Amino acid sequence: MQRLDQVAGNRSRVRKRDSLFWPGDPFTALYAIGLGTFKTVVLTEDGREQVTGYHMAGEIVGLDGIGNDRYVCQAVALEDSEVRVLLFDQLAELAHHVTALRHNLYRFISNEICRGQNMMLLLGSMRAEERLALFLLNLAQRYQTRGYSSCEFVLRMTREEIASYLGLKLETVSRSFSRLQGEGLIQVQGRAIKLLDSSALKQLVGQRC
Amino acid sequence: MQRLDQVAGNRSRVRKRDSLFWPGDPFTALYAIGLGTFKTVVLTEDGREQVTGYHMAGEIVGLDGIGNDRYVCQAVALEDSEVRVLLFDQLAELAHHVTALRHNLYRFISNEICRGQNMMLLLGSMRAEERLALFLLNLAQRYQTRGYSSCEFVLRMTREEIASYLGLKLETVSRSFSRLQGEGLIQVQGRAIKLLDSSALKQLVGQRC
DNA sequence: CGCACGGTTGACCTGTATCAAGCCGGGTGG
DNA sequence: CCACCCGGCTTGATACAGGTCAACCGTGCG
Repeated sequence: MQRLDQVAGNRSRVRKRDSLFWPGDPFTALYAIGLGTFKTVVLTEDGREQVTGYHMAGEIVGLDGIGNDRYVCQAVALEDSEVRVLLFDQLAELAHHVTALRHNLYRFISNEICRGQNMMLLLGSMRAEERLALFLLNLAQRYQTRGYSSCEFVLRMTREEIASYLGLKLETVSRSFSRLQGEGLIQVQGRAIKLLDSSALKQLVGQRC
Repeated sequence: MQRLDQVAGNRSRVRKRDSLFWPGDPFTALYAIGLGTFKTVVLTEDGREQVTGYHMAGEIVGLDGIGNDRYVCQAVALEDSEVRVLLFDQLAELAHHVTALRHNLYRFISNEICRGQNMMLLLGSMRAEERLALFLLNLAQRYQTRGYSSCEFVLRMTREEIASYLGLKLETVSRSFSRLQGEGLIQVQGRAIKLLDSSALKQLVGQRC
């Protein structure tokens, strides 16, 4: 696995608001996020955008490009970040010789499919508060696996981006935050979030979900 | 590519309403649909279901299982169908030696990601009629690439399944069908659909999408 | 034949969108 | 250093798409 460094190249810095790639760009590489957070968005014909992913350190973006030789979404840094560029040809070649890497590659790609299915579930059948609760719980879990606090974190997205991600409007997101806070389930201070009652949040999600 | 038959085993029949796999089943195989159609659904804790895919001959289901060693969704035959069972271990082994197959495997998995992103776009930002129009256009295109009529086909899902797939309720789907028919864009006779004005449908989708 | 299931349609309700006003905090320029 | 401005956020009032409930229809099957 250390041979990953061969293909990994150096860490490369990405400034806030900069993009790793744009829809239509020829697919050449995956990007392993070393530091920071990214959103992925797909653009509609009339210029609106739908946020399809919120990615943090340790995750990989660009997987959607493999199938088409072009990226279909855009990956935008939500803060100053660092990524490793994994040139796909080299990565695939290395994966060809290293079993563990090969399995992991399959795994990463497939997990992205599961993530998509979960988002479909969220977007297709949950109400606003439930979507937000699930979003927060999901973040909490991902922070936890990274060794950070699972009940206190800072969002890197604006209300509008969260809204797009959750298939809502920003006012609805704002209201949902307020309502969850009013019910004592979370504490909100701008983008700083504290989960006060995770089990109640889970129950909220479990009900209709 | 003919060697695919080695791993493909025989065509196996699946009766309408039967499932290829259930959520939680250990992942062993992909299924190449030879004949018929399948829906994939994810089940919610309280027993409700969200349709996440509508798959037809020539497509592959089960890709979501690779990452977890378990299937996360359920694949249900919507009519009597035939599939080829592709045992994944064997398939991966063969892909290891056959470049073209390897590329195709990556491609299939990755395309599933794109499909997910498009569904997120649909579920997150389109109104009922637009969702239905896009759904029909998508079907038309897939029938066309298979050599069937692109403007006349029979749906294999109930209104309720379509509704779940599109994040709506069955009554809304029914009304949307009626409205599109009233506007002269399609002709509906139960599950038999005729597209009368594809370009208008595309325009409808393009507007808000 | 008649039942059951899928589909359509109508009336009404509600959750979310839309429109609008105002707040807050941080960065900039006078 | 302060005033101002601007982007992000909250909150209220109202509109509307889609959900809900209910009645009815058609058809295919036991």
